[in-house]
Amino acid sequence: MNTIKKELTETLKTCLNADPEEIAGLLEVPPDPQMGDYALPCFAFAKQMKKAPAGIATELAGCISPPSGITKMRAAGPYLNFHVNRPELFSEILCGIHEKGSAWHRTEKGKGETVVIDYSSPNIAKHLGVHHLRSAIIGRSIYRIFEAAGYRCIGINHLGDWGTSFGKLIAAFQRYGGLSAEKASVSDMQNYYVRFSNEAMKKPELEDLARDAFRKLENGDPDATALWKQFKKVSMAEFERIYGILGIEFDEYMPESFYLVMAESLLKRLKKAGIATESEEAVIATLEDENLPPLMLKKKDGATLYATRDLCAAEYRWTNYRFRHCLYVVGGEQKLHFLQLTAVLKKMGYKWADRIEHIDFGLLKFIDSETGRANKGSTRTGDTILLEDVLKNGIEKARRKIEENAEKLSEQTNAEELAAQIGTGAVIFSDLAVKRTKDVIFDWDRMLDFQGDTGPYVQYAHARLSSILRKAQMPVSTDADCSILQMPEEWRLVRMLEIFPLRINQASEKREPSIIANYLLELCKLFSTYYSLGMREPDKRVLCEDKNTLAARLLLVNGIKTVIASGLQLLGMDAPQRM
RNA sequence: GCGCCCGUAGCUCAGGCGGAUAGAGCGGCGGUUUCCUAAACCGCAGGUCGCAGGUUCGAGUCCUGCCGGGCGUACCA
Repeated sequence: MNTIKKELTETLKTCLNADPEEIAGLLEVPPDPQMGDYALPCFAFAKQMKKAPAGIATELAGCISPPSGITKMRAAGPYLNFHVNRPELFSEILCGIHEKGSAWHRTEKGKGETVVIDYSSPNIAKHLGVHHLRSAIIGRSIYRIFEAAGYRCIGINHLGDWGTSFGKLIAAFQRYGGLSAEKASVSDMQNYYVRFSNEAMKKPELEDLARDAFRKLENGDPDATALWKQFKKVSMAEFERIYGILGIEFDEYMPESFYLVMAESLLKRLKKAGIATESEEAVIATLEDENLPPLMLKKKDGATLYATRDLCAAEYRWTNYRFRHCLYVVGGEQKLHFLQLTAVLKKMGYKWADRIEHIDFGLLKFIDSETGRANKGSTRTGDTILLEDVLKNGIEKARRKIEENAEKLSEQTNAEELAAQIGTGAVIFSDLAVKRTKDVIFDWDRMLDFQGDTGPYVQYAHARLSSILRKAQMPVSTDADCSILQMPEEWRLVRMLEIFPLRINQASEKREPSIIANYLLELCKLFSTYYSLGMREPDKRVLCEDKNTLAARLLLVNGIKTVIASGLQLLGMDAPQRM
């Protein structure tokens, strides 16, 4: 919080029966700057004081002697409006950003606390499709938002490398032969899996083969294990290549298979505690008292399920990290699974069970070209759209645009790198700009759009800001006289910068990257408008004649640029210097 | 059937904890480039905030019911 707001809060406290934090939370920004710069709505006090809000506002105006940062105070209906000493606020914010740089927005809210974030977590032996994008992108952004809030973050890729489907795949390789596992690509694995599944629909006995193969795998059979290791190796190489394009990283890869050794002891404990029981030859945890369907923990063929491994993983994470939050960035269709998971953990007596949180997101849907309806899963043809293809298309489109603009860019620009930054930026932003829980209909044009409310729009603003600082014949300095900044657009901009930390706070509380994305759009829009004023009126340019004005505007430009770069970092996007 | 998510302009979406006049982008129409990057800017057109009740000084926002769409609902993850 800035000094002026803090002083104002303290002053208000002298006349109000409320604690400073509450008052600060109440303070808002009036819709029109003419009304004032801060407003105290008095509705909240009406009940406790048994007076009309408008009366309270007037009364307060008489009671308070405003601090030095406030130049004017006026009751306007139920609001008490304040005008601040603008140069003072300009200076505090812009100098703060210049001095602290990319650390300006960081807080210590989560100091000493750990948050575990499980994201991406794809299954091996399958290509990454576009539908795998959301978990990775949202998870990484939430990671960075919590990091900015001062938490220690642990990003985990809970790799799906275990489960009955690998029994099918092993059986397929053994049945069809002809292709050695060493040479098999991820596509081959997918094809084998599909072929086997299709055949099994006609010949149910193949299911037994698959079950046998999986049992062998669970028992450590060397042949099955060798195949499985190969699947994993090839898959990992592909995953890492694509994570590389997106710049996605993890602190740990913790595959499901890792937890296998813990499963038996878990089941034993659950049975002993009466939480798990045998039913129809399987082991389940009934959750009737929680109003939930039972959770299956062991199939009648003896195989464990992902719920079993998830329970082990949760215990493991707790013993290792003592997390404040353990976030699972997983699609909303798995809501029930996580409700059951936390219900079982609660039954086990774990107080930390309510720290487990399912960060759900909407489904990626595809338009069926025949019916015109949006459906889950792949396109009608059965081919999933590969994440890598989406990224490559975005990068290619950016490359073409860069070539068109070649004369604008210097030789120092690495076109290949820039195309990657913009192409992936467009894809990432299009995913993060919308609230998590909304379903998304896949659309090439929208995902790869570079105009309007898009990632490249934000990056472009950053490039323009960078360009100004490059061309200025003087360094940014906190000695600038901010009282020269008189344009309403400049004021709006600094007010927008002021709320960046608040938005991060909101974004972390709601686990919602779209709050950052939309904030950046608002900020960039204000900047673009401001910038364009200089087209016809040279004295409105940042790089103007008057040296004092130039100095003050450079400080402002520096602030905007720094905040945009920080915001992009929170979303996992690059901030190009030129484009 | 039950549970969860979504419903705001033709399309895609924003709308701090209920508060001052519901905002963007795309698409449509009309403008802006001897000028700090036109991946930009400005203007016009476009709204029964799914429907109906309720809570109150005040509801897009909270509560209840309904409608529409999606997802899930014991041997997949």
